Amino acid sequence: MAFLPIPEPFDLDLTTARFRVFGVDRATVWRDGVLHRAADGREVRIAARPGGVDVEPLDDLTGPLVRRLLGLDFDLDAFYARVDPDPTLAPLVLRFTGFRPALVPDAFEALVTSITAQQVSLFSATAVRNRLIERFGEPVGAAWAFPARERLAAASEDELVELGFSGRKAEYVVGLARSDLDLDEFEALADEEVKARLVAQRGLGEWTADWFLARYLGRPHAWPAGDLALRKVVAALYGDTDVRAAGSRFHPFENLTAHYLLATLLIP
DNA sequence: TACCAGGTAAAAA
DNA sequence: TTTTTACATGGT
Repeated sequence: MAFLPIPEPFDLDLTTARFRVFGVDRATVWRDGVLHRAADGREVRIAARPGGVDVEPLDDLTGPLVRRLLGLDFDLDAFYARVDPDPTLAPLVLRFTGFRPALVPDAFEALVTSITAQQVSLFSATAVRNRLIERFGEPVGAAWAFPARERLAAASEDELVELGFSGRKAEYVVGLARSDLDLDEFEALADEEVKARLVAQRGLGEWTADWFLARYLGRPHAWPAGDLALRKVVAALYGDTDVRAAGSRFHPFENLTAHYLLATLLIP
């Protein structure tokens, strides 16, 4: 069991809340204080320990995975310093101190997950996505490896419809898997170029592209202005403001701000 | 039973 | 060009 130090503040419970509150995520399983995740056929287990986390196994492959899962590359200190004067955000920072937004480890998984979440509640999306994972993924310990792109490229739309996908979403997922979109090239592209390429793909709209920037690429300025839940929180806390324009108010920490605002809905 | 839920594309106006 | 509609499931 290897120890991975994490600078304070860090709160594993807050960071992993999203893997529990809408039902168990079969690809990222939180059970009895341990986070389970498949990594290239092996199971990685992460548990809280003062000053950091215990990780088993910890190596060149799982280290970067853990960094993403625990949002370790966000600059929390700078964010907290920046929002300190904001009378609305300051209480949220106190309430959620140590919350680091978890990044989705895999680009294809991020996009398919977003497609399942389009328009429906996240409870519904989680249920349908879990059936996809158990139908086309592989069990690895307590978690499942998310279905490989090649596996879904070989699937039929009807097979996804049987799992509860709409005909439209089945078409989106299979079409994405079979597309020539190179998901590895996005890391090097600017935000707007990433959005342009994603939106050009059928089934991926601006909302999906924004969340890809926020939760896969971890871009600081990502701001999913079209997100229904974010709109609700912004309206409740800031009044009838233009949500897209509201994002600039939080520059350069739009992504972290969005996550802290949404945390008010996720975490009691 | 209805209605809503962290959208998208295509039809209709 | 802008507005309306279909979509399938899960929770309340």
